[in-house]
Amino acid sequence: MNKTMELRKKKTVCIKPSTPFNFEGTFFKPSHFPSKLVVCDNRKLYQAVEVGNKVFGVVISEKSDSVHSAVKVEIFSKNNITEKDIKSVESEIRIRYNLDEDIKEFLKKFRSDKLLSGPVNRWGGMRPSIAYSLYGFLMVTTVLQNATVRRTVQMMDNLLNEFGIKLIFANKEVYAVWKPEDIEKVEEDKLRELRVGYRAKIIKKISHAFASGEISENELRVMKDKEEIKKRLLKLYGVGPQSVSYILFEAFHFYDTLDHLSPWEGKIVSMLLYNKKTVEPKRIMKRVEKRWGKWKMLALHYLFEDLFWRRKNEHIEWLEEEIRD
DNA sequence: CATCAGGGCCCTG
DNA sequence: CAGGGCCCTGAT
Repeated sequence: MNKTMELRKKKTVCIKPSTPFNFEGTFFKPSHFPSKLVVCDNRKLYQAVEVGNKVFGVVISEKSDSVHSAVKVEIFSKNNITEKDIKSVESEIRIRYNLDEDIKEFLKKFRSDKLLSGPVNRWGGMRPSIAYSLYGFLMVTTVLQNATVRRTVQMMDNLLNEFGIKLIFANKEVYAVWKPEDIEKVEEDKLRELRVGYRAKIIKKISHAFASGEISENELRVMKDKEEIKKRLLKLYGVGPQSVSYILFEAFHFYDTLDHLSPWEGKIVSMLLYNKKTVEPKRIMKRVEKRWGKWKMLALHYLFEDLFWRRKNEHIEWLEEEIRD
């Protein structure tokens, strides 16, 4: 069942993001969950990019002279890579990693904010981003449901081993997510054998929605109305407020997306804002709204990512208690 | 050994 | 709108 592809053809393209730009903060998100979909090694990122019905492997790295920071993308494919392929891979990466956004106003406005000045200094130019397609992201949010990180990883691995496409390029192995049509008709019991539990039904239904064209990422991308996108996403079986808020922020880049705080996020924000673990979400939300307004989720993102980066180097006692894996 | 909650969501009343 | 149930696992 497992498909493997060796990608031997290669082309390189260089992308100039809008400024200011922070490579590390944009491409490496320590708060995102680890999987075989994205491999990081030595300041390079390896992943699959699906466009149309083609699958490419890419190696993303920073290419900087002393003034400008640019993004180098090495594209790998089984077949010859055309100019059109290069364009579409570049465009896909620009969108997923939010490389054309202008967040100067945010950075300027809050560079002296007591809580944000540190993160803005260290990470100014970092963008909210997501490595996956919308469909891939939905598969991730599905396995995140009601599970610890460890179990989430296990479920994702099981699914990828059975249905994913193993890509071999640049001396690395990463997986591409299966296509919706490859999985929508699989027996529910077969999915359950992969220990995904009740999520089997969700995976099938979401896959059907994509395979049938009921929902399409490109259609949503050109819609600028957040509420409309939200409505369409919520129609999907197994997609609720939590998944939608992740998606609206990370995949569609709406910086004011904060309709509710999940418990684990609530505890962390509570600690950052009040230095107390148990402030009620309602109060936190009000304070966040007042302080950062339409930038509130982006502000929280800067705080979170900064915190998770710090966690890599120093032990933060109260944080360890909140993160289980 | 049993019980429980976990980085939600659906469904019912 | 509140609350039970859902799959499965590791923690207790």
